[in-house]
Amino acid sequence: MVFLRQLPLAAPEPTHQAPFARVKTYLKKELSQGRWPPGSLMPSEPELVAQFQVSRMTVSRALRELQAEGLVTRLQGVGTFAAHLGSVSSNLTIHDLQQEIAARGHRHHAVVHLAQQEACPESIAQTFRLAPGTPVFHTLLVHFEDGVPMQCEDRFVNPACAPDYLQNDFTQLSPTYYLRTVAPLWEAQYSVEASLPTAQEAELLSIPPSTPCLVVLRKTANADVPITLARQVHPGARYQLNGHFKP
Amino acid sequence: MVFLRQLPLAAPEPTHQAPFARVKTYLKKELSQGRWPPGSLMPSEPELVAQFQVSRMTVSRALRELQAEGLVTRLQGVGTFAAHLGSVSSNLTIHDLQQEIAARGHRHHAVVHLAQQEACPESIAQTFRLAPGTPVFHTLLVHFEDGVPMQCEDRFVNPACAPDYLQNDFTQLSPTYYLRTVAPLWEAQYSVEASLPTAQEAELLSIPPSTPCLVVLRKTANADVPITLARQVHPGARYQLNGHFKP
DNA sequence: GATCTAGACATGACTAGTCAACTACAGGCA
DNA sequence: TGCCTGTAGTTGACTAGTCATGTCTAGATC
Repeated sequence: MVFLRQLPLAAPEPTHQAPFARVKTYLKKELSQGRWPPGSLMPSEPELVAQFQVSRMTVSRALRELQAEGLVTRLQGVGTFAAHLGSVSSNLTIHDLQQEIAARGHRHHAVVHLAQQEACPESIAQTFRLAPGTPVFHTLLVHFEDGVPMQCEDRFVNPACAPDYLQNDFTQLSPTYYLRTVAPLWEAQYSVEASLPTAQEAELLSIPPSTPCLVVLRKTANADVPITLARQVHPGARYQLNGHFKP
Repeated sequence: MVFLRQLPLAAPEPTHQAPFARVKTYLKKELSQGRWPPGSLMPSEPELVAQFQVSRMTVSRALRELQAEGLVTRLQGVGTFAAHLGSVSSNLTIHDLQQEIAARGHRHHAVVHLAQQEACPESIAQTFRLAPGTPVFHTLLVHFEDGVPMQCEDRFVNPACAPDYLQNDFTQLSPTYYLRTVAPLWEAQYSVEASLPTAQEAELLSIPPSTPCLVVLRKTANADVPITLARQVHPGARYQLNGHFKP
């Protein structure tokens, strides 16, 4: 009995994959070899059913997942087409800095330079769609990795979404982490650019004002209610965004 | 007859969505309201079957898609759990610059400063896993948007994957576009950082050498065969990476 | 008390068939 | 010629059930 349980470990043949996966890998392989040029008609569901001797649900699932991955385009009543891969977007992962530091096995701490309620400046009011002068929370933190300043985070928070925001101890708990507990799902817009730090940022990060920095602007909303607007400045030499894309 | 066809246009009730979509939106909504804290057990498939009066396949599809979106974690034999959203990655889209310029309705052209075969430098050989000295293709282009230099692209290409690479007219056809026709599916690794341009890059981009630049390093492979290694340098003030994340 | 085992329960995958919605095309009709 | 219509082909969604696989636990056994 016991050794029977071990058999699958001895022979976990990768060839023995689920039928829907077999269809998927077949189509992926043929697509990667250019069998169906972008935009051309691919085999219909009934054809694949006949070819693989599986039910249409199985073929349908394989094709639906390929569509979700952006590899094919499907049109009801017409057919399945090889996708134009021109607009395939790449996944660039932006992790929470604190978690990233922890993943490297390093020590994180933060210094709070500002944590207060203030009247909403004109520029923020626009993107928040609030009246200028409305009270908002404003924090200015510097995050350190093993004592080295890695990020200067200037953040405005909508009090309506996180009334207890200022009560947090940001030296331990990152704003991102807290905000996630308040609104677990959100919609975010990012922009990443290279620019010089402001004089204040350069001082807080202990870098010369001429150091190029990676600036991430992040605007977060939950069901059309703006939550937070953050400007995160990283010294260029000390930080990288890493991404990976696999079709 | 005709007006019957128009009826759906008159009442395209969003409430009348497919059953699997109803289950999905229900779970999404409850998740966004924190009904199931991250890591906690969510309703099982049979429970949702009873609640929505649909078949298990339908519930299963809804949950599988939520899992693909990273909103839930499923464990065979155990159950479905609300995901820890800590490591959710954001979608930062990196478009092909040429297409991006076209999308803005602007004019693109490129200047070729280098397009030759040369012996593989030591540094490239490592990431390409080729012997140093093996011939590789090397191109150095500058892309312009309405006459303004936007990107300096230094690229090495594996001749085994694209023997005709150097025959292309890169002033019209971007290397990315051509490489896609050669190997339509690929795997890519990116890294984005801010740094100063080299003296040559500064000159090619007509910017002072002290201008912070956004540097994208991209390594592309097709089924473990390295295809290309590119360094794309953008003047910080003229370029932004934009991303959008929606769970 | 430690170990084994059977059952309960959960997800994973699939089948065979149905109904619906949509598109394209050929053939009929004015 | 131009318009209408029916039909074939395609995807979209679903049902009700089956079998497989994995986890956990309560109870039996040693």
